[in-house]
Amino acid sequence: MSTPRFYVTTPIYYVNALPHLGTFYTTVVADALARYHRARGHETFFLTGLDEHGQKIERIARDKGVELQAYCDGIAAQFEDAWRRFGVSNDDFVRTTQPRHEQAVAEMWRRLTAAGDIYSHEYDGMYCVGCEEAKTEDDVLTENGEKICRIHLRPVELVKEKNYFFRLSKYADRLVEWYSRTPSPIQPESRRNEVLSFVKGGLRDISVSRKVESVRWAIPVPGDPTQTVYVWIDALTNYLTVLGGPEAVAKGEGKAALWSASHHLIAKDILRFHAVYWPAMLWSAGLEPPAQIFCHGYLTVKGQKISKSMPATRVDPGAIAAELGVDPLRYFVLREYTFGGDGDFTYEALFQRHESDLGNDLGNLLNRTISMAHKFVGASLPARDAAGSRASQAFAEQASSFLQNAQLAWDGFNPSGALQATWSIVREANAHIERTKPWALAKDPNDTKKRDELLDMLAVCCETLRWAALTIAPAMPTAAAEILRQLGREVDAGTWPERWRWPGGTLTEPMPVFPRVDPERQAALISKWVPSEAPPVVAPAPAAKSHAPAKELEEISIDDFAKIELRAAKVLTAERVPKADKLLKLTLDVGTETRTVVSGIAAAYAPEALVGKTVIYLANLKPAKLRGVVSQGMILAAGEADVLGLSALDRDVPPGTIIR
RNA sequence: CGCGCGGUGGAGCAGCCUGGUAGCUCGUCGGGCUCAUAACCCGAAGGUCGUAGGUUCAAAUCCUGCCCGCGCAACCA
Repeated sequence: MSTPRFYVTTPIYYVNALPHLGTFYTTVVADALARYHRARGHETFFLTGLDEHGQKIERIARDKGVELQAYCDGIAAQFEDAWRRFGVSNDDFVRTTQPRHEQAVAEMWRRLTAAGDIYSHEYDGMYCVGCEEAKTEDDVLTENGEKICRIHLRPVELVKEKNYFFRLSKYADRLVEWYSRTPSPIQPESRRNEVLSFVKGGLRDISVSRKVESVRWAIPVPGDPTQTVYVWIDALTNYLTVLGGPEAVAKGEGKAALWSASHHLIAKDILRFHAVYWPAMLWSAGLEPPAQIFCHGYLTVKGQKISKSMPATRVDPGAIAAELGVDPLRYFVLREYTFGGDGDFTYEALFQRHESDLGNDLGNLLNRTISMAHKFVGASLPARDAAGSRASQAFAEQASSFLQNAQLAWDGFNPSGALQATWSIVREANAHIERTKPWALAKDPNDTKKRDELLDMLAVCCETLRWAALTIAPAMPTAAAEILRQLGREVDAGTWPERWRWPGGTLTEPMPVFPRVDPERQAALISKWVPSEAPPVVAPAPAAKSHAPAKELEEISIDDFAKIELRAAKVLTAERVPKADKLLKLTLDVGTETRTVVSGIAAAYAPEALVGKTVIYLANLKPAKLRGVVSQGMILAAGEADVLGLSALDRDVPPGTIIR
């Protein structure tokens, strides 16, 4: 029988941000699965990496005045360092700027071309002189049939644009057939239905290249120096790169054979690319689709989506791990959320899990077991079979069903279920101690029968703990090792339990593996971790942002400032704009006349609350049309993506007053 | 009629695909124990499974309508 294989991947993360709660979650799940399969003796490969190409990176590096590759190298080093600290055991780290990846992508391109699935297509593209960039439909507004650049609000030029396209449409039937396989290659089921209805709605060919002038920081299209490979082929191919590229995977020898056991872990934002584009591209290249795509939801923080402009939602796994330890945090995200769905993160739940599951149940079982051994029979606990007593036999049976549950859960991408299974036996062991009453048995040290019963119970507990350690090791490798160390069973580390029989060991001095955190300290830590909820009007210090490198501030002259005409304006009326959640249509008294201004503040302000307020108004802004309403100027508000507060004057001044 | 997800004892969730005693953790109340990280164990209370219909011998589970949350998309001058 050949060794089972298991190949698991995370998405490659974009280098415009550092690891955060979301990426931590996906990566830790992948890591736990990989560790589980390694322990089972499977040929395992775990991949994570970075997507380093694209216009956005070019812009960030330019704004920071850093050389492109140097910028990527810097972020890459931080990612690798973070993953080491979080105990992530990836076997490879792929970066799209690596030569091996560029080769793999070029190979992929040639294969798609050879299959006749890449064609060049000329169409009327749009170009904004102001941006010096090509525009897509998403980048422009349409006004009186004319396309207008959303940034510069000026008509775009129509230019002949040539791109390469991939014949995605050709693979629709094959995709539908693929989705209907059992077990479904797209997990969970609801996600399969989602992509199925998308594909049934009709597929259009996708553009897979860009003009080199618009995206320079990318892999060149083989044989056409005027074009670069666009994100799809570039990013998705990473999964093949580390196996030796498409050619090697096609042959399927050695490491490349892992492809048949490939599992992509993704979040729902990139489902379509993985479940639709990727299999089609693989077929075109003469390769098999991935074995399975497992899509999970988003984590919210206290019910709010994680957002740059909401400091309270910026959960920093590194800061938590620094205080609580990496393993408790890993345990929490793996246990708390059913993999696949959405989840909500709260610090309170984190501490609750830490105290009750880790401290009270598991940690305390270890602690009381070892203490009893020392106190009642000595540190050395010889090997012992389950045949010792009826109670321990019954325990052995429960243990085997628990192990089966844990295995089923890990095999089924259900870390939460697997951990639950372990806890069921841990709780059982705590109850077993209560039933056996070892403290009573120990009162007659010369009664051999009682002593035997005592040894039996201790063996049951130690074996439970040994099994618990081995089955939680995928989630908590460090804590598992520490439990084994205290049991004198370091030798078992990295294996998977098979036979229920305490193999004997010399117990160390008891030492809490998960020390309690008292409520005061919990509160202190939470307030330390939660970025201060400063009054929203006060701009948060840019330095505190971990998600995006701060832009260098460009200095302007007083003359530049003079171009900006700010005035006080009084809000006369305010109403919602139909079919737009965020927009309010305001009528302003600006002294000489009334003006209509559309503002994206509906989420933060009720229309009634604004009437009568005096606000600061940018008077000489070029009018623009938003959701069909012409906006003449804008009012100033605080906040980046979401509006946090409105500019207002601290005393009433007549409308039209100049602000300088 | 843009797309999607969810509504299960006080809280957070599982169960739903493959109908048939509603399960888990926390919390609450009562009791027990003392080996242990003021931990552990036992027992109890507490649920119209959002709502109205339908299918069925039988519905949390399948179907339809509606209500309420949420996410994506659009919108943020």
